[in-house]
Amino acid sequence: MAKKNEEFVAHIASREEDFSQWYTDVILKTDMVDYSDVRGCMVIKPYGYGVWELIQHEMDCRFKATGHKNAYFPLFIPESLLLKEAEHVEGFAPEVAWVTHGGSEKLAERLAVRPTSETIIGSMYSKWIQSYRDLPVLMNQWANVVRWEKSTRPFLRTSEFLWQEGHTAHATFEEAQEETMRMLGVYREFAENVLAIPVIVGQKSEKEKFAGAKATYTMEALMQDGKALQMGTSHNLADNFAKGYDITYLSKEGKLEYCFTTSWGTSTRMIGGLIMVHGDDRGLVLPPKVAPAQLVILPIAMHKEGVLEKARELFAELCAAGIRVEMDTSDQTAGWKFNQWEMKGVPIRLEIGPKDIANNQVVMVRRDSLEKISAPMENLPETVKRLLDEVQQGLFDKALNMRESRTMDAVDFDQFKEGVSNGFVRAMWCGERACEDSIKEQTGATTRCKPFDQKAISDKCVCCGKPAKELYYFARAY
RNA sequence: CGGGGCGUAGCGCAGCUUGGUAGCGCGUUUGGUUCGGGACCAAAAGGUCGCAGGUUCAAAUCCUGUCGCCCCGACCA
Repeated sequence: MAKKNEEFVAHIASREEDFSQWYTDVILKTDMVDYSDVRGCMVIKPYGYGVWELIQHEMDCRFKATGHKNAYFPLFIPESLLLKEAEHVEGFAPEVAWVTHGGSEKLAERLAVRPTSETIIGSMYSKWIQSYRDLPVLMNQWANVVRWEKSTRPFLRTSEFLWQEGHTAHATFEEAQEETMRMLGVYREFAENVLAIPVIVGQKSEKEKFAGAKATYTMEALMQDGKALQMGTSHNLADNFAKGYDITYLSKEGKLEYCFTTSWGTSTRMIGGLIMVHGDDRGLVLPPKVAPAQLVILPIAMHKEGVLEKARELFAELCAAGIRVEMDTSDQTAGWKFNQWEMKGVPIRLEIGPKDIANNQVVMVRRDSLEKISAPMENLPETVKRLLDEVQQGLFDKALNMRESRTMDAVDFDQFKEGVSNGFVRAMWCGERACEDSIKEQTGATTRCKPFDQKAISDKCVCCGKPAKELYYFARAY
């Protein structure tokens, strides 16, 4: 007799009871990652990397469409180069890893393992940019970076992580600002349409902004445990780095001017976000657009005549239609496979057995709703594509719903405290660092961003009661 | 960096208090019966007990150090 599904589910911690444990169980048991022996560094296994590859592909298409080209810059940054932008160095110094030896020789100048590449890219831009005709420079790099964090969690904060960092140079502040906002828009569209994660976009406070930036903009998502996750940032660096790295051009008028630069980045952290936004007690739930397998075919009673043949036929037909399909012909019972593939988050499961063949139909089950659907074998690829779109949209709607139900306005501190224990809080803030620090100390919540769609819900700061004009999002964050 | 927990077969764990032949469940392999929500029988393989020192006739077990992981806090572009 088959084990009850409830018993199986108990193998993964309940996400209501212990979200952290649930998260760890899911990523390990679905074969996304493994822990390595290197402090704070994870191994991304093929299933997890498959998600990353799809993210890369979708983002690259968007970067190309906005005129950017990919390039690659060195992993090592000479110390002297890193030191040229003071605020930047101060922000990153505590978490830089250093190379001090080459072979057995001690290096004359130690090398930083890049924590981000503004410095080395800035030094190259300085060589490449001479004239207004060379502008704008629009590049992106897919790379790994290292930040020696004090505490780490797979995907969310690791010592080494994979990311994309865009770096652009422009003639004017306004152009740089336009680029900064354009790429934030690309991120937002990507998060919502590809990852099915609704995000709040806005500007970071002075305290939370990137070291060395004039302004940092962010997209923030809410996880199912009510904590916020920064999913991507876009920085207007103004002429700060241009001055540090001597990035200048000769204008039409023949004057030597500093460039205005931007940078923007997203990382493998987004995968952690995906998991924490969409997952349920049965494991992962992947949006079809980033699911390494969009549909898994499970032949039922494989030994019966014709089953495997028919399953292979469907497999070929769906593959040919451009759907990412897996077929599980392993020697396991059907129930075991159902649970296994559910845990892995495959959007659609397709069952094909003797009864279906007799009826010229298949049975499909949606991962998001667990709804069982019988469908004729004719035009199966079209049916599947429609279903995948529905799942994609369904996940976004569900996530939006979750976020809305965990977002509230607060006009006094009691409301505020209650709100941040549950999710996002919108509140007025005077803008003083003292209030920001006090809120962090008392509630654990930080400013997430000043949203672009502002409204005055009160005229007083939620913390100190002094006049306040700006609405901010607050939350406890990863 | 502070407080707590952990490290024993691929995975999950017991054994440690009180030192004396390395254990259990799941998985794996082989054969057979099964197959629409985690099947069953039989046989088999699999381990320098995280690492390094120390105490001892003898260490998974006691002591010291170290590395890594988890939770909480601090820190965190």
